[in-house]
Amino acid sequence: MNITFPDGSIREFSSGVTGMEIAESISKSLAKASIAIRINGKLSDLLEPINTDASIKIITRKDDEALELIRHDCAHVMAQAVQKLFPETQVTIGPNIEDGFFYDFARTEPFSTEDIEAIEKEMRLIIKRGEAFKAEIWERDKAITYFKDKGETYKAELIEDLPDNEDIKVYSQGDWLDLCRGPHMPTTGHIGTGFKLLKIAGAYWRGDSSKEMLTRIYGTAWRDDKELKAYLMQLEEAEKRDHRKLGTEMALFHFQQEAQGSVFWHPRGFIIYNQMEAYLRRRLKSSGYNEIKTPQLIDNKLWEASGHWGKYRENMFVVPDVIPNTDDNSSIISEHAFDKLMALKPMNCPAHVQIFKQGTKSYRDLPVRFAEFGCCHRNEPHGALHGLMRLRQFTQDDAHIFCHEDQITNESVAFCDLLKTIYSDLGFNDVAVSLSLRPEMRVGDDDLWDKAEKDLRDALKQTGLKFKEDIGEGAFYGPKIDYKIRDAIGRIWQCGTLQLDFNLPERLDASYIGKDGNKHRPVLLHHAILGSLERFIGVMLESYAGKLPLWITPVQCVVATITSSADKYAQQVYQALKDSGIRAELDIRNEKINYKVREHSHTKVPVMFVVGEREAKDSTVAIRRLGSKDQNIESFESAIETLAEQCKPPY
RNA sequence: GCUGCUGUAGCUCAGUGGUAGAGCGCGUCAUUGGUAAUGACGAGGUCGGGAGUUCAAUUCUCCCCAGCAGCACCA
Repeated sequence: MNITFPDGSIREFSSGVTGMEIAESISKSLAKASIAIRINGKLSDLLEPINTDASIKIITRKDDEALELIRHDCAHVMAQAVQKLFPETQVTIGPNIEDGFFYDFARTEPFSTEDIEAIEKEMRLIIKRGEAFKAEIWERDKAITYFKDKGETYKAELIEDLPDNEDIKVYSQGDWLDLCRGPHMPTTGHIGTGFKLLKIAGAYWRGDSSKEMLTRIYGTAWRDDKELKAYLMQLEEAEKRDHRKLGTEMALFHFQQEAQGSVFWHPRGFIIYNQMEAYLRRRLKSSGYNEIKTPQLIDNKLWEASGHWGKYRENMFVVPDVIPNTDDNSSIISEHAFDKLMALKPMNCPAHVQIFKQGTKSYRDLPVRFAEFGCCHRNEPHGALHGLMRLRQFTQDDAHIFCHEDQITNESVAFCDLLKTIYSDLGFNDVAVSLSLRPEMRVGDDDLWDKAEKDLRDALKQTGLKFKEDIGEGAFYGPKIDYKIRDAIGRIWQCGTLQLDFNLPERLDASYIGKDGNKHRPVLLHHAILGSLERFIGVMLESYAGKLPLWITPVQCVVATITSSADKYAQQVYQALKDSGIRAELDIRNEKINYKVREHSHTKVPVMFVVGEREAKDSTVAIRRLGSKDQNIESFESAIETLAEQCKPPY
């Protein structure tokens, strides 16, 4: 039997040889270092017998796969520890995730923080014992009976649902065992000490909110303590740039319970907001969009016609169209309140169609491009709210293109280019793009979908954007392209989107007169680039750790005095800054320069002009940039000129 | 919405069955200084809301609200 090694060399072994034996045949040290084996590309146990010719790769701790194995073994050890300490607990599933693992347990009592510490301690004991992982294939019925007898109903359910052709594999470590596909490292001792349990949370059985809630324990695991420490440090760093924290520190915005899910923008924060909006407005205008503004509160009839009432109602704020009762002794709204309902708009599309529908449109008018900074309200579940990232009131940079089918590709290419330009202006060049294709439930015939999907795919190819395709993820009304950005804490945020819609023009009866003199349905392209202005600002804050690009930053320059004798000169410099269009502030407080520098550094002011008697005498400023220890002395005119240039928006 | 944790001064947090404390911030005064905290003094709290247990509740119990983490959701 021939075994092919990664370097291409081939050696003969007798049938049934294991990875461990192969490793031993090479060197003792390799055997010691090896933790798993790839057999014909498939990651397997070192003790897995190899019965036919195969190409193999011995995996050691240094390989990328090691983390995967360490984490998964760690999950098993955690489950063992939990059942040792809390025998009444059922185990369910425990997969790897990015940077770690979790395991879901079923028990009546939740785990406490102290429990977690105890579990971790127990895990270290198990690892110290270095028990061997042993795989066995069980009869399906035996496995089901075994787990049912043990009271492990979740495991039994999992086995029952495994496909018939799949082996039921069970791994044991010491006196504990678990259903598992594997592979595992040779012993629990191979996990090492670089792991930590992080948090407890609830999670639904099989990810289904109608099923029972289990207790999930999250952990992280690394090759060694050093890697673990680095990861924990990184978590701490990410926490520091949480946009909610920065928002308070930089005096940008706040939230309060009377308006949960909506932002109170403070003066400084609203400068950011306005800069972003103004920039986008310029970009959209020169790309041929006409800006519009549509109503917040719209009669239910339109939402019924658009289909939102049927498909989106649970996310809408519904308002009765009655005058509230002013008599304190009776109910605030009358029994007729529900005769006529209105709703705050959760989306702008139906309103845009209304504007399109005014008057008669000719094919010559197409494409019609509308853009709106549309303020939307969505009745999000309380648990979903998250700072600026998930709000109940937010502003979409929403646009709709009404066009002919032949214009879809061109319009899509133009959009992709615009989006790329804007993202790049804002400092995001790493964008994950996905093309979502037809779902099972859909409107429109297959020919139309074929064409629509091809149009979007062609557009993406033309713009050279890398993308993946998600089958079945499209909206019921058409395929879509999603653009996602990763924030500092590693969360992925969907920002931009381009959606083809065959449905809404039909539902709302939008039409244009074609060359043939007959009415035709336009195709509707929905799109957003930032998605939500608020969310994008949140992503920006985290991504830049608060140190926003100069043109967006609320206070671009602070003029700070060293002594009060420079006050008059500082006033002049400050005035000159303002005259140059720079957002400046003057700090002539009776404080030491150390104090002023520290304070403005904390609020992330990018540039300080420090002036004392020397500068006043020479008409200079001492320029101090955020994060730099150095200072440059420069004449104040040229300093302002340079700064004004640097403060210019990218467009 | 579900599970868990948390809620004390503007902010960050300590603390207790006998109605509260620190640091920062804020105010006043002194200080005029050279690039990430000058000093002193002072003001500031119905301890998230409601109910219960108790002679007495910020502390214990229950309910509600909000925040946080995760899950579910996210046209």
